[in-house]
Parts: sequence; C-alpha cells; structure tokens
Amino acid sequence: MAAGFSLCWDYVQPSGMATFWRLEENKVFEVALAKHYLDEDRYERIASYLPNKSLGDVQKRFRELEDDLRRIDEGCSEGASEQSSAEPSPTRSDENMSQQPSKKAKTDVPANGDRRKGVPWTEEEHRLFLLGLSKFGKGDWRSIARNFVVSRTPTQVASHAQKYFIRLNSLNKKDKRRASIHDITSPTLPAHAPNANPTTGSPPAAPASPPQPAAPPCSGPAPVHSSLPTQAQQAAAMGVFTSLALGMGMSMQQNMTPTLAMPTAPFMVSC
DNA sequence: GGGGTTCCTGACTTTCTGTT
DNA sequence: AACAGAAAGTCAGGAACCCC
Repeated sequence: MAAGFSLCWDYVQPSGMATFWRLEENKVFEVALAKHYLDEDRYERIASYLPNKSLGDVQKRFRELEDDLRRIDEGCSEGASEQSSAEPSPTRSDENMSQQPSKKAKTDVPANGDRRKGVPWTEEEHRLFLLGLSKFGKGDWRSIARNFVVSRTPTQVASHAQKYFIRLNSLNKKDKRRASIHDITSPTLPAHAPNANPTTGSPPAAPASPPQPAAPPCSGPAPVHSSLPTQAQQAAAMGVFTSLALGMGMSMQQNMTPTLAMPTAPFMVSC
C-alpha cells in the first residue's frame, strides 16, 4: 500500500540517459509551471526554481508534457486513458460510480442519511483547472480531469466549472463579495505568493506546502470519504507531471509510485 | 467583545437533455 | 442503450452582520 513508498521516482529518458527528478523537484516544476505557464520565458523562470536542473532539462520536460497532451488530443494516449479506466483511483469515486451499469446507481450516501463531506478545492487544483480550461476549453471536463486536475472526477470538474462561471458572471453585479477561490481567473500565481520568490530566483523551500491558516479537514485521520483527501491533494500536486509520466507509458506502480507522505497542504486563497 | 442570526459559498447530488 | 454534459437543487460550513 502506501507505506514505504520511495521518496522520489526516476524518470528514464527514451535515450537511455536517466534524469533524476526528485519528488521535491517535480513539485517545484509543477508549481512553477502553473505559475509561469503563460509566460514567454517560462523555461528560464521554471529553471530558476530548479538549481539542479538545466534550462534544457526544463525545456525537454515541458516539451514532453506538451507532446503528451498532443497525443491525448489525438486520442492515442494509451497510458493516461488506461490508467484512469483500468485502474480506478480511490479518489475517483464519482467516476467509478458513473461507470456502473446503471446511471441510477446512486451515490454512496450512507444509510444514516449523512451526506458526504465535500473536499474543498485547493488553489492548486483550481489553477490546474484553469490550465486545463485553457488547454481543452469549456466543456471538455473529462480531459481536464484526466490530464490536469487528476484528483477530481469529470463530474466534480464540471460542477466546479459551473460554479466558477456563475461566479464569473456575477462579478460585476455585486461589489461586496466574500473572497472566493473562483476569483482566481488566471492559472498564474500572484506575485506575492508566499511560496514564490521571483526576484531572487531561489527555489521555494516547500513549493507545494505554502502556509495555510487553517488545517484542512484531511489533515487528521483519513475520513471515510471516498475521495481520500490526502491522496487527492497529492494527486493534485502531481497533476501535470503525472499526466506527463503516464502519457509516456510509465507505470505508476513500477516506476513512479508516489509517496503518500506528502507533507503538503492545499493552497489557500490569499485575498 | 460576545453571541446569535443571516447570507453566501462551495461540494455534491439529481435530473434532464443531447450525442454516440 | 450508454455515456457525457448542463442545469437546478440540497446541504454544510463559514463569513458578515446585527444586537445586546
């Protein structure tokens, strides 16, 4: 199971040369990618967070990610689709449900009538959602869920998008509103993000673990909730890279079993 | 300042509709 | 028929507000 997972995974390039991306580096890469995805000098910016990686490493990794997404677009990404269908993640309760014979297969509402407690979207998940939105466009929630917000089901992504656009449309209608994660309309991180240091270029100490004012509900023992927030958050933190790795035919179990000891906490909206 | 109430937000479910 | 997305609704939690 989860215990004993390696702290990093090794990505062996097709050429045979092994480029070692430690888990922390992967996190840095992902966070930096989310922040600088739209920047023209994104490679330099991302590389500035990764002192042990060359510009070429970052460029190569990014191209591989794009290639993967392109293959997905063309419908020939075996790895990703296989992973999501043949090996249902425990975080994909809703998707699993939707694959049951009948649409009427109701949710796992406990017999005692308690509703499942929703797992709040992290800022990172939302940014990945925005990235996916820019990549696949509105409506392709399945692709966004599979390739960007891997910790969420298409249904969850669609629901999130629904509320997001409602929020977007109502922005001009009311001036005094509570801060919301849906106020974030760009996948890039704010300049004052506590985990970013664009001026010094020094990598953040814990890019995926920014300060968080309140402990998330998942910080304690894992609830019965089928989304298993800890894994979900980890999956969110791994989103882009996981997509890349799976698209390249890597086996999650063989080559990149991720640690479940990710000490991260979800982003919080800094308003 | 403290407590209670109201309102808003977000996660999720259900149902309907369109597509394959 | 099965699947996927859209729309509408439910519910819980929390922030904002009001009154004392």
